[in-house]
Amino acid sequence: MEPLHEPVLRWYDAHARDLPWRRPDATPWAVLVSEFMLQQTPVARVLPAFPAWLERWPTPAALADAPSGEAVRAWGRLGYPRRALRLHAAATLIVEDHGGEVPAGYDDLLALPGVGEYTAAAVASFGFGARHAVLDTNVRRVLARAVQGVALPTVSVTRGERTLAASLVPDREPARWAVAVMELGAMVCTATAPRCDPCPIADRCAWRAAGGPPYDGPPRKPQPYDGTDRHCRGALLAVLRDADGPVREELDKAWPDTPQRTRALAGLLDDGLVVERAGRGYALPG
DNA sequence: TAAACGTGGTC
DNA sequence: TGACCAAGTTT
Repeated sequence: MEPLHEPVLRWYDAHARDLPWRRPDATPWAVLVSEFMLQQTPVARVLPAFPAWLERWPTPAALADAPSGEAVRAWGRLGYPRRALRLHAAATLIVEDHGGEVPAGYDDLLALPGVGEYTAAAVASFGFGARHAVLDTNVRRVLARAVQGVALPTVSVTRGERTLAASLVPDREPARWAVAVMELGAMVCTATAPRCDPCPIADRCAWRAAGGPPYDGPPRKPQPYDGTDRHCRGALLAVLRDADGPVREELDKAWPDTPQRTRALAGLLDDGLVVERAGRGYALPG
């Protein structure tokens, strides 16, 4: 039978989105920045933030030279602002340990703060054309359906998935396969209401062949937000991002519940997202 | 391993 | 309207 990658690559050739971090002139640094921004964040929200970031900090050295608080401020409302701090720390480490060049090796990438299994494989693959299994939520869903015949993958990556994903990587154009299967998951084999009609592998999809049975695994935990400490942290950080200098009363106003505000602020200080300015209030790190 | 960690769009 | 979801990592 025709290998799985062939119809997927043909589909990708015809339907790939023109995303800035996929262009031939995208540097490994640009790829790294895009991957940080895309962690748990939709493409549509990254699209405007990505070029603005690169224009300001076109190299790891440029970002490393800036205060970490400026990275947090520029991160804006992308969410999970610790990513900005980690990207800044990664840039610093790239300057210190790799001469200012994003390392090409998986292990060196994995050693960078904020870079896990997925991001290391993605940067090695998209930034350098290396051959890696790139297993993100999109790919996991495609494989769960097409190969395993179930509606959705398990909560965490299994050994079996890694083995399966590795077995599917072609020798020719491995990075193109990685981006193609991700794109298929993002645009066609979506989490809800998959569009099987245009799917290039619908005729060999195990899930479809089984009649599209619903997800039957353990219940997935919903993620509350309203009124949580996370919500409070977000509100406090929004004030700090918009402030020029140290603030105190603005924070009190932004979140009147004092015990929770105090707890959240302590967490932000602990994370290094906020610093205290001797007796004058709080600010982003200088 | 489970829980924490932002934010906003969608059906 | 509200629950679900989005190119994860860290502890």
